[in-house]
Amino acid sequence: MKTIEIKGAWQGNSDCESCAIRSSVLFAELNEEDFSKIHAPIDDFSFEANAELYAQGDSAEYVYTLREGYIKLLHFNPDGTARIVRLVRPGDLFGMESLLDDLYKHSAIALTNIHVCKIPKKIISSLGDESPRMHRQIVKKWGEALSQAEAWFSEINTGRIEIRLARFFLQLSRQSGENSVAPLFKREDMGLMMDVKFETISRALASMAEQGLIANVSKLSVQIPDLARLKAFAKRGMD
Amino acid sequence: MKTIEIKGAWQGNSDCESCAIRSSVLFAELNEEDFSKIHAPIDDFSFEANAELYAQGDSAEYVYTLREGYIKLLHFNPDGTARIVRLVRPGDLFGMESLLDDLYKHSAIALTNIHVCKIPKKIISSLGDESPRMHRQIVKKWGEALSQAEAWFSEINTGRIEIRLARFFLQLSRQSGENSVAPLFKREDMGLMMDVKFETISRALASMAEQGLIANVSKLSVQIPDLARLKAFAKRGMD
DNA sequence: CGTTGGTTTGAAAGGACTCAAGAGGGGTGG
DNA sequence: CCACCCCTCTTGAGTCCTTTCAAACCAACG
Repeated sequence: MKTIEIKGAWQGNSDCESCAIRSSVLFAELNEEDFSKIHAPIDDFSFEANAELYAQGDSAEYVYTLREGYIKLLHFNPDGTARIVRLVRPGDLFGMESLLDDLYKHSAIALTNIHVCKIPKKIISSLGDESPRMHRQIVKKWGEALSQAEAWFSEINTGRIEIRLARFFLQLSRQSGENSVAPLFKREDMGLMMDVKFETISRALASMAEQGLIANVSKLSVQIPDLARLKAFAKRGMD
Repeated sequence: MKTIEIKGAWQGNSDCESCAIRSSVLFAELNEEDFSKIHAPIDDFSFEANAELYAQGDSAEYVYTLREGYIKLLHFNPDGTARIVRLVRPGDLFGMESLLDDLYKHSAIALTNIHVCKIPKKIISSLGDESPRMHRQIVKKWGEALSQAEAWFSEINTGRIEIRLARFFLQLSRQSGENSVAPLFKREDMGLMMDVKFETISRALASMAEQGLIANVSKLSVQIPDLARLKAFAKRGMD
């Protein structure tokens, strides 16, 4: 297990007030007055795939918003094994531990090339004291993170792998032209999400393709020819 | 799967200001002035084991604090299977979804006889607007819940079952007179926590007892003769 | 064109599941 | 107070799924 050191590229300060995805993120409920209270700079960074934004145990100074790409949150067990505890998607907030503790509780590693906003925690705490709107938004985001983690945990980790994979695809699928597409990640990573070895993921994908549940399996994505059929499969398996 | 209807017994209104476990729960940081703003009643309830406090999908009107006993939070998957996503322990807050959504995201069922405080959500929101301390405490509790859920997820669901059980015991063990003791729950429930069938739990317990890692396995608890040895086992397995 | 990192595939071994039967404990009614 | 029932836990044997260890494959890259 080697540590990869990749520096993020600084992309300039963010203009949060006119941010395109602002409505879905942390500052959604802020008004002009609130923005005027932001003094510390909020940086806009991009990282390459495999870059580690922070490691479990690092001193936590920033909260992040993911603008583009995917990030895995890795929790390391005492024995050195690890699990992916959350898959961060665009619009999600992560690293919120910084707001109440000094240490990150998990590592954050880019699965793809990403774009993030890096928000110093002191902005939040100072703003928070004056702006109930801000606090409300944080509580809300936090709650969403918890719900997502629980649902993820429950649905992606129960039953035979083919079923877990099916649910995984359903959660991540989006319309793309004619048909639905779901992203794939390194087999190793997918194994860490679902608690199986990467070979098992590979075999399950092959088997599902053979059954026609998915098509065009590549390194990065699958097509879903028939969403309804996959949904049925996710429920009952293939009787 | 049958639904059990057990009414909670009302134990009177809570006197939060002089609550014995107040320091560890929601109102920890409130001062006298804050308390004077609480008008709606906070009820003190007790429930028997197996009572369902609320069900996934129910309209969420209360936040709860667990004073005594254990509670399981169950997430139901679309296909009807379920997983225990969190084990609530004394001092923990649960049902926080009520603060931001209308529906509970999981069911809460008593594993033992319990004692809870039932806090109407409007108290929180009204208090929260005026008291940053309150908000801070909520954020903190929420963060703890998320961290706990992630750690739980990762450590209790990775590796061979005997190892999962070992980690489970280490998390829940407490000193009791001479030696350490960890609680056990119905094998079925333990299976839902660790994603195995109840027979597998039973077998794993037997095997661990045979290896001397645990002793005096009963329905409700195990003794841990040698914490250090169990800890070593949780890391490396039994080479 | 040989390396390299990641993916696929194969065969054998191991762990968990299923189905099934039996044991233990607590509660109820005779 | 004992017999009986029900619920839960334990244990066994065979099957199924996942892991392990290995080898082959593939695409990207220097």
